[in-house]
Amino acid sequence: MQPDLLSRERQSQILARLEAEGRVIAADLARAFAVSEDTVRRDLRELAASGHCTRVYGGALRREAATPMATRLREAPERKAALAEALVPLFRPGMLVFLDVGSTNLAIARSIPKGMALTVATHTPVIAAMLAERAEITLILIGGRVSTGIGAALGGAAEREAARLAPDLCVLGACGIDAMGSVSAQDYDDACFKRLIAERSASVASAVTTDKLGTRAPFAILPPGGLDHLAVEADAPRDALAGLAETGITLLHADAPGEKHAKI
Amino acid sequence: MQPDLLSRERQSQILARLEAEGRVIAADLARAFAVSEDTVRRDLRELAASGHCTRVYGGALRREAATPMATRLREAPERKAALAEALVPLFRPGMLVFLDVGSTNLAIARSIPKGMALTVATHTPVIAAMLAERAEITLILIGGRVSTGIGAALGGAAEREAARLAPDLCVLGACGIDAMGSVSAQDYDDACFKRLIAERSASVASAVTTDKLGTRAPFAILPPGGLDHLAVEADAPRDALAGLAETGITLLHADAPGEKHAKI
DNA sequence: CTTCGATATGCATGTTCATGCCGATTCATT
DNA sequence: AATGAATCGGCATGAACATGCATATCGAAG
Repeated sequence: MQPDLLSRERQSQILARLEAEGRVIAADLARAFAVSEDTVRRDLRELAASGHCTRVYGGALRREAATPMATRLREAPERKAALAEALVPLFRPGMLVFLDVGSTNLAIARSIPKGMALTVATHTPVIAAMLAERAEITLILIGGRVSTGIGAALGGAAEREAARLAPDLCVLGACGIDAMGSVSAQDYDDACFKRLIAERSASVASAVTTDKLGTRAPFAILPPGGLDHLAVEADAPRDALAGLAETGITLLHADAPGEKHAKI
Repeated sequence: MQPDLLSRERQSQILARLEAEGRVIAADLARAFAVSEDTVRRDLRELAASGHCTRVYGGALRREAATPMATRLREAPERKAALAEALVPLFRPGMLVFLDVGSTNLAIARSIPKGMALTVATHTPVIAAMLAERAEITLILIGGRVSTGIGAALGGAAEREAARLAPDLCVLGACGIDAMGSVSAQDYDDACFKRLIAERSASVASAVTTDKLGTRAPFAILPPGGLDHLAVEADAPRDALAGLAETGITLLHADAPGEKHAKI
């Protein structure tokens, strides 16, 4: 069936406005197009689902091509902190741990217990900057061209450097993990790097927020069973975890983010 | 003024202010955005929870890492910002600029004009983390073992990587510059790295606060005449500069910093 | 022409969210 | 120690929201 021309037209005009002004307000759009706010909200929902904008309370904001980590960081800090705590038991003094890029991994870096003598390697400047404060941590920085969209050193140079490491533990920043337990990423170079470092690691862990469970991104990183440990949130649905358990993953359940301490 | 900003936008603008000025005051923000101070405090609380700023009584401060370097930056932020501005004219679009470690160099990175398309290389995670947010800047990260005391990648691995660069401009973080214009550093590895990258650069610049003028540190970096440009403060004593001028250095005089007292 | 299915839209519902206000507490300054 | 401002926690309110359902529109098949 033919798509309704009017609604398509409206959505493209919303996008045009978004492009021009950087933001739109649902109530304004409803008035401008003489439709109900519900319709506008539906439009915004579709546009957001297809990645054309970011929905916020009251309207929508233009989707920046490269979502800076500063923005991603703002999303669910307490959930990420809780997830991070769940991974702490995997750290043992003396280990070489690779921390992949990702806002959850920054939270993980933050939650490394004070005084634990780890060697940490990372290609993510923000994580390195945070860990450089910790005198007890030996920090290995992986260099290369820093991808603006991802926020970490990627590409040939970074991979050549990373190829010299054999980490005891690699903490992947996951973009998606499907029902079978295969891990995938949105960005090609990022996926290549993740694959490389995961293969070189004795053990691979990750932590995912519930919304990433059961999703799959374009570029595969690990096949089912490739992940040794996975931290999930307290509210993760059981049926999504059932398939994972069969692959031999050790599941680490985070506490509900309400109670625990929030340290800076 | 009506509070017609979406909350997400308001938080972004607060972050922008924080980035630009280094601190914000809750009461000012409440007036600027026409919301109650409670709302501003809530915003600051969220931003602080996600690690974007440090809350203080009365407002918030830009989050500086607790590295020795960032600690030093806190000592005279206005002076360093003024010094940084003095070096801006050296930057031209398309250049490859190496930013050495140092608190003043972080201020310099911050003062690179918005929209200027530079390629910046650095071995300093804090600087890299700051520049990774700038889409127009191509960022090259030099990896290696991060020295805790210095806050940058140093040693063999870092030097081998840096040896592949031929920067148009190198901005050295100086530890001391004596009356003849020879530059020196406190740390051996740091001095080695500085020497290497300076020799590979077409042009070498530095910025020093007045207290470093006429001092000498244990490890030599550059002989007299090795420095092409030097930014000095407005209150730098003339007699200290007299000897420098003879070596052929181009002196860049910073404006006097505003006389505001850092109240927070 | 009628009927069907698909889509778009509006309305009613219960829920979630952002905000402002209030009282109690903490903090910096005297 | 005393004081006033800043802060925190809870609460109330209205706006924005998601969801389910009913209606309207339109093209295609009968």
